[in-house]
Amino acid sequence: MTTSGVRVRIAPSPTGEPHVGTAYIALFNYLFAKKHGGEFILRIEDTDATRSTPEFETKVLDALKWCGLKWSEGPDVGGPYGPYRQSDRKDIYKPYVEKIVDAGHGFRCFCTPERLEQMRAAQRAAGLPPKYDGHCLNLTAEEVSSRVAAGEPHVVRMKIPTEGSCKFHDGVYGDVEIPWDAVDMQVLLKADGMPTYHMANVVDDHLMKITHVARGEEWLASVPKHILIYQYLGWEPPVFMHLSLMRNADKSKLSKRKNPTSISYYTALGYIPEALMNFLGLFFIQIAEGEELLSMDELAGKFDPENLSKAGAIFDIQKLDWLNGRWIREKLSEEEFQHRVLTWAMENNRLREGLKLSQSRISKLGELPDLTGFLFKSDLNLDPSAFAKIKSTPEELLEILNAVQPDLEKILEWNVETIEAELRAIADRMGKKLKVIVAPLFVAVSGSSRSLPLFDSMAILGRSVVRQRLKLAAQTVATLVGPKN
RNA sequence: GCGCCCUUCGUCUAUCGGUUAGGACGACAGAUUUUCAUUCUGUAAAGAGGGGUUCGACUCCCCUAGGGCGUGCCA
Repeated sequence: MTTSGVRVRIAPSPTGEPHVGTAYIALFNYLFAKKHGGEFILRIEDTDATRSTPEFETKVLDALKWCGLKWSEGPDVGGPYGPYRQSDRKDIYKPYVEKIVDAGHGFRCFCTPERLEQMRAAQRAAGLPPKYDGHCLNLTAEEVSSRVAAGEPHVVRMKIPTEGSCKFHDGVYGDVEIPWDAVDMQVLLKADGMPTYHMANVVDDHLMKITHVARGEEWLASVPKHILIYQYLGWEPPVFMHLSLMRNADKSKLSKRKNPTSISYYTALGYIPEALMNFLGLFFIQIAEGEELLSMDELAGKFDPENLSKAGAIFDIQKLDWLNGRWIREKLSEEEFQHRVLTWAMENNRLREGLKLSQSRISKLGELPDLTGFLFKSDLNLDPSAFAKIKSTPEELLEILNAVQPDLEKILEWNVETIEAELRAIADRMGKKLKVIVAPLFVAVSGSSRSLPLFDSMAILGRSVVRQRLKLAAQTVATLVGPKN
């Protein structure tokens, strides 16, 4: 039962590996709800039909559950304002889009993606900000209806005031003013009939009675569009709070290319969820002095959304390591610790799979730690000499390692078959034998050339761990290439 | 390019006009521990630069520099 009426949500898109940034925003909302005695709900934003998959949706839900963030309404648990998956709400949005068009606040646009691309290129070349040029703004009603009747693909765009500015209050940024001139005539309904994020987000937040929208700072510039949609529909906007994003060591937005960002990576390495949440929660609390080891309840108690830093904080893995160590040492009972270790060892069924692959290659059980250890290690401590046994030159090894990394990102479903197919394709493309491609990967992934079958190992380890190991291997091999020249 | 935003030790931060600029992670040194880890003690380490305002600026204002985000029929 809600006593405060506060309702917040996390609205992830199932378009990739569950991201620590999602957990970070989710935690803020969760703590906000907890502090105010409100509801925390989960909504899947899968309006991008080309990139969203059910597999990623499952992974996102599992990852957030692992974090210890429980929602009272969501696609898996239902609730009074469902469905909680936007693709299942497709028909809900259309009447609202029509309402906006009928009221003259929106218009149908028949411009092709090619034309828009040319238009933007020309604007950029002229030093102007890329903006829709209003090409379809004043089509006659007759022309519109005949083109629609002819089945011509089109989108619906929203109209934007031509002068003045949009003023609003943000819980983090304070009073914000953005000139309408800087706001584009946003597409509301895509040609495939799906709403864009902006449209779906506003409609759903209203229908689901969301009172506070806390999301990443990348949305701040879109607020005028959202406020306008609320106005066009005659609705009251929620309170907005835009959170600064976590950064890579070089201050850029946290990205998997530069840092492990998948929650599954931290799970695989043996970070415990309490420590991860503790670490992320510290960004929402200003601690001058005193204890930093905090449980979820303690975080909620100290939660201070009024005094957030607007500067993005760097994801400091060393502090996470320290917190994780303290959680393991100080907060887990002996029984709980053992239970966690056993659960962790079975993560992705890795122990069972590892044993299955080992049985045919050992003469004594005592060989198992060396043979399967790499499936569990958080750090391989790769030595450059490990690559010495491979016939290829360091330059070739580096070329292979660098060629493989981006291609593994293209694999949709990560399993033994798809990994093998992709690696064979890479070998073909590079004009090398599979064997040559695979040799450095064995070392990169397992730390040794004597190892379990590569494709299976990669499948067990998971994409996020493999990504990081390949990156580190490339760095290691690069030290062999560099100094020689 | 344009719009908005940010800037205190390497990192996360405290300070809300007057402090020896405090704490935490990390680093380094020492003590404890058969080793290691833990634990304890200590050391080094910061107001981007330049102008103002003021008796007095990390704190208020302006400029510069550096950085971030946005600028999609992606979210």
